[in-house]
Amino acid sequence: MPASKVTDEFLLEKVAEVFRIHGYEGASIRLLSQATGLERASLYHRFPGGKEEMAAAVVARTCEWFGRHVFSPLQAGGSPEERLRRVAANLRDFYRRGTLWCVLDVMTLGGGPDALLARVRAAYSAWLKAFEGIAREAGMSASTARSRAQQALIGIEGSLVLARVTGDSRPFLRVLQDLPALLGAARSE
Amino acid sequence: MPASKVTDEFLLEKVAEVFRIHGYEGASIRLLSQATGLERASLYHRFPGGKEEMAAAVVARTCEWFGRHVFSPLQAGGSPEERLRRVAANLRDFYRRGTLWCVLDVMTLGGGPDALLARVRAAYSAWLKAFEGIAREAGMSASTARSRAQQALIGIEGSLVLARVTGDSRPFLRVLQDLPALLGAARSE
DNA sequence: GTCTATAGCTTGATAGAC
DNA sequence: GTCTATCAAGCTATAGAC
Repeated sequence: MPASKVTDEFLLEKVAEVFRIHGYEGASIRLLSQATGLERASLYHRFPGGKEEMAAAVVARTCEWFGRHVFSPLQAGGSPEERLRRVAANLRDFYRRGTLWCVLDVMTLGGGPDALLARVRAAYSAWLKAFEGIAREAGMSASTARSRAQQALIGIEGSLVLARVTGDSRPFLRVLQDLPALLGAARSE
Repeated sequence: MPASKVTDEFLLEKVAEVFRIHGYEGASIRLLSQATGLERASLYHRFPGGKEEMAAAVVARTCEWFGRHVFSPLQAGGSPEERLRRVAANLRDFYRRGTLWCVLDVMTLGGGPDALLARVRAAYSAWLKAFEGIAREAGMSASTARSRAQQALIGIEGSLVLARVTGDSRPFLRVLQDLPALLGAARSE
């Protein structure tokens, strides 16, 4: 096959960036073209399904990242708290210390295709389940584990919203710091 | 002045609804026209500043609501916990038990005018400060009060995101239920 | 695989009749 | 105060040269 002007990885990175900032509806093909350095028609060559396929690819890429940097480490060796510290560090890098917004959050506003919402919904479910699993492993009851997992996700998403609006990302860093204790240490509920 | 086809209140209500669902960029004039029942040109008559003025009006209306149903009750009579219970009930109604999304969250994606972001930023600051104030009054240290206020906002925004994506609004209701204890009772940090 | 050119529709916004 | 009609610019998407 002929040489590509930009690698798949670079392309997806830039596309994700635009979706993350503008949401599905706000991410126009022109904006995506400018961000990637590819003309609009070339973008359609790489993503024949157009905007919807680009968004799907971004979600798939995010899911893949979570598999490798969240779900896998949670099932690796070491104590639950050790594993959670590693995951927290990964999440901190992924969201660039709170300066990036959550693409899964931002893509689910109205106006997007239903299939996209379904994919994101599934991703959140998997995330929640992974957090729940580690909490169970740390010795919590089923209901406590579920509640803590929700708390963890709420903390991450909420602090990212706060960071976006107020410009202060310290609460996000604190949420991550508290993650090992929240999910990895069975305390009184 | 001649009779209006729709009242200011109805108009703002419908406009807010569209912005809440689609964000600033996704809320098109046509969509706003359909939602309000007014033709596009009539919308420009009511809001000469166009889309930007509509969004500003929505934010102003939200701020007004917060003044009346959050800030005021927090400074009214009764113990901090009693006041917080009242505020939590108001917030539960405002977000329709977690089925509505936060317009302040949704409007701050990229693509919106800077002035809008500034207004929302100010609104969040006021909200944070109000929560901080009641926590101080409940006997917490300055730093604890600030941290708890952030936690409260994170919980509300995060659980609304979770409700939007997963469709489960129970975590939101639980966050509100925990609000009086979080901000109104000085415990060990 | 990328490009220029273009199609057809939607966008935000305005002019002017009633 | 609301409407129909209209504008230029933007949109998603496609056709076809290189």
